[in-house]
Amino acid sequence: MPRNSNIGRRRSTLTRIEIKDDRLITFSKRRSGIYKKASELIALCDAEIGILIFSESNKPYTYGAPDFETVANCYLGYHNPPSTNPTIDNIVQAFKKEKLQEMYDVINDLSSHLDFLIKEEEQITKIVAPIKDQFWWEAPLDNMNQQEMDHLVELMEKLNVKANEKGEEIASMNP
Amino acid sequence: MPRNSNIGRRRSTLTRIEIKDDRLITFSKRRSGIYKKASELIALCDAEIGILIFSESNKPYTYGAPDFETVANCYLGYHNPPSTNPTIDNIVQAFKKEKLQEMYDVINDLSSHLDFLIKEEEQITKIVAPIKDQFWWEAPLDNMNQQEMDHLVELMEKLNVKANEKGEEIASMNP
DNA sequence: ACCTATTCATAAAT
DNA sequence: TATTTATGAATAGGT
Repeated sequence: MPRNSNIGRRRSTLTRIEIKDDRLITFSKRRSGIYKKASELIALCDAEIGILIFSESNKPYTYGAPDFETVANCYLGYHNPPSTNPTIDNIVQAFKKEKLQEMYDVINDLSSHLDFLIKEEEQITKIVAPIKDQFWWEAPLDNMNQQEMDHLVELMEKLNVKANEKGEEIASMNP
Repeated sequence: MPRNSNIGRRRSTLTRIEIKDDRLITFSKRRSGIYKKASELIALCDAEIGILIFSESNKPYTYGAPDFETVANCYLGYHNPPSTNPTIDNIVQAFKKEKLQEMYDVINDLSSHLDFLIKEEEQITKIVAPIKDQFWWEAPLDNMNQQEMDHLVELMEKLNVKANEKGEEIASMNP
């Protein structure tokens, strides 16, 4: 039953809450509040939202509704990119759904994958960056310095060995 | 001066607003409201927030405070990944800052880059997926089917030709 | 966790 | 499109 002694809402300053316990409680309450606002925007206005929050201790919190996949698909529908290369497009199509799901998993669980993704991206972007309108195996490779080149050749040699080994193995299984 | 005839706030149902004009107005107002809530959470609780919203017409809106770079850096500091390969790490380091900036640009301007990023990712992930704990050029390649393999070999051959051409060219420049 | 006085957000009107 | 205001909702401080 109601009592009469609660002081109730009072904050007006928008400065940092210095008392840590209060700050953490407020973080938790307001984070929930923002999620609720997000869900209402979705329900009322046909919107899609993804939210990423880091607490003061850098713990990540995400909100996606219905989920990040929907948000990303929404984007893809919006952008509707033209296909630049039909050959690669066929391959891309075969993996798109699966790959997208991986990306969403990554987004929804940043803690476990982002650094690895960055490393992958660094490898591929280094090759691709100068020729964004082509595909990377058509790269002129003109912007690489020797050290980069040496490294790339080394990588390619290693992979090529692996690839050929595997190719022969598969070939022998499919006469 | 105040008049007495405004009806004021009344919504309680959380169902879609069917009247389009009302829906768009509410979207705009509530989007601003969420941004404000986000900025308050940041000011009060030392948090960082990134928000991505799609309107019903799939127009993307982003909020990042101070900006997405800060949010991402916050994450990177949190995860603090162990180095698994010192050789690659040197190369990675050289490009990390630049690459990160690219990623932030991508995040902050999803409209222009996400699809391309996905295509890159599809290429690299196809190779990397089975061996996330190794690096891709050390891949056993055991999980590829023949079609995948054929394509990979083809790519590698093309790139290898390019790489060797470039390698020779550089070598001739550095006797 | 729950409670409520109070401030804040906003739906409808202008 | 910006402003107003009555009212519904969120929440700060207390229990």
